[in-house]
Amino acid sequence: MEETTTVYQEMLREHGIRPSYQRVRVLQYLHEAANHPTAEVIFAHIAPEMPSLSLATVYNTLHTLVHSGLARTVNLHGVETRYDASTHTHGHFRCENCGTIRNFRIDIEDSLFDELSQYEIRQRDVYFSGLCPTCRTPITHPQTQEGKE
Amino acid sequence: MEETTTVYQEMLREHGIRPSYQRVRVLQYLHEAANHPTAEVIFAHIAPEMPSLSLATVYNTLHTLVHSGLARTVNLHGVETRYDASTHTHGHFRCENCGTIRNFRIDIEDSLFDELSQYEIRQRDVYFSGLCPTCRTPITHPQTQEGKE
DNA sequence: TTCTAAATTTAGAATAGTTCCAAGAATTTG
DNA sequence: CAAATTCTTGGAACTATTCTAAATTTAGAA
Repeated sequence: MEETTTVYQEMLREHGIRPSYQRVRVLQYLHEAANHPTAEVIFAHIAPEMPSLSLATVYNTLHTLVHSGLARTVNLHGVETRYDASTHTHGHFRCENCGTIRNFRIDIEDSLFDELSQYEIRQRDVYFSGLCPTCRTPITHPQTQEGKE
Repeated sequence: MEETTTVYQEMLREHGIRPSYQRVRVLQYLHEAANHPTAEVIFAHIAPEMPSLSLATVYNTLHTLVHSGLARTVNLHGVETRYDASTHTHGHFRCENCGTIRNFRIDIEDSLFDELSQYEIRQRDVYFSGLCPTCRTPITHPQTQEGKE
């Protein structure tokens, strides 16, 4: 436990961020829970260990992480912002039925976008949505409902 | 004027939507203003012609349009949702500096995403961001400020 | 045309996610 | 250790959107 924490402390230091307990725990949760959590979810999970934690701190920390490149935002649905510790370029697929979000590999060369040759592309967000394999064939109905509108 | 309106009435009818005055005007504005407006912006522009218009109606209409495939949402920034009358697949580039949004052509074959072979992809959203040609070379400073954080 | 039922619009209240703010706590610097 | 800076906290404030219930409009039948 101690050791793993140190990894995140290091990460933060390397990016010039003071590794406060709160920040370490947020970053750690973001890495261990690969489910693209919202700020609320992160708060709910780590708050028990640190009773004085404020939701504002979680937001502050997430902003700091995003600015430093230690995390990225995922805006798949128009509603709440989600966060992802995978900083390399990849796509996000969201199932319309169960709401699950899945990362997928994506290698698109810039040459494909000749229209943007004069632009400086700093970030690429690729969001697909539709049906995941489970929800595609509705034999059983394992829908988590979360993604209903 | 009369004639153009009829085009949108037809569009709505073809999609099984009753072409009320409000709906026609929203759809028309969405087509004529190619700047990915927000619901508020649409409201602000067409409200003068129809004093009783409610913002809720604009939202209702936009939902109807999106559900029927006559419009799409654009979620580039985590904040407000924008709307686009271009329904074919294309990318959106947002300048971090001036906030301008630009559509760009994009043809990516599904074969690129072998990981998603079992998935049913219904919608593709490709959002890039960075600097537009104007903001890239800061000789003059034509920043609209809108995109600052 | 008048009546009726269904669809649409409306205004304002309610909600949800996020940001702001001012005060207090912790940490670093001199 | 004192001072300055940085970070955290709780709650208020804000903003985009949705909800709700009432009013209006519409299409079609009588």
